[in-house]
Amino acid sequence: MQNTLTTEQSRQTLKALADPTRLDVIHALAEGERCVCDLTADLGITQSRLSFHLRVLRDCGLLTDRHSGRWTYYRLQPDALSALEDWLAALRQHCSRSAPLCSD
Amino acid sequence: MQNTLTTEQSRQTLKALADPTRLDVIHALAEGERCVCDLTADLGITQSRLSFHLRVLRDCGLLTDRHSGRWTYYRLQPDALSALEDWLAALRQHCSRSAPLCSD
DNA sequence: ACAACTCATCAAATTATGTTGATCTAAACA
DNA sequence: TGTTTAGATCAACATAATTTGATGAGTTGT
Repeated sequence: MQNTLTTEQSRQTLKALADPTRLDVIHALAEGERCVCDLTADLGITQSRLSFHLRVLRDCGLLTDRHSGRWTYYRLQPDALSALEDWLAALRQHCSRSAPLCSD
Repeated sequence: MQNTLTTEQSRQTLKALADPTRLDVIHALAEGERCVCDLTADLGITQSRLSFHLRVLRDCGLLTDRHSGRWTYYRLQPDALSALEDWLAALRQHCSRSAPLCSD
């Protein structure tokens, strides 16, 4: 609610969500946080590839991480999704005041 | 409301919205439909470049077009935004059942 | 028929993203 | 200390998206 995304932030989040591997990551985290090695096993992709996508998701705020011992746990940040929903809703409202068609 | 997007459709729409030029197009159409030549002038970009982006936006359902004489008018399809909002909301709900943190 | 105009499409060049395999740092543990 | 493990980062390569300039198809008006 509080959270107003800039256009640039929204674009980054949209882009982050538009990738199939990253959507897989999000689904894999739906149950709760997981460490990178478990995610690597779950998704069956290489570690550096996963690390790349985790960074994209973290950079746009969709994930946060937590370090414990030698593990890094990633978890979802549903607020980031809410913020994007709000941004989208505002865009739609902005668009819905569409004027009548051009007369020709 | 009726409209349930597949993951693939949602991805295409997210990708379409993640581009600055295409957001400019959307804003330029907020007041109502416009022909391509007017949009070209408004946005100050080349015609073939605009045509490319219009196609991306039309292909994912965000725009529709209408032909009249030698002009083509494009207009927004706010339903496509609503559908994406619904998809996002469902994703968020799916994610919000996050379990407690891993105990370590 | 011819010329001017609107717009889509195409191929080539450019730029951005994603993937791979190797290397690096830090933590844990013998 | 030396070794193993987890994870990030880097450079090289591969792929996908965007831009440009040229061409083509349909429309209008002469």
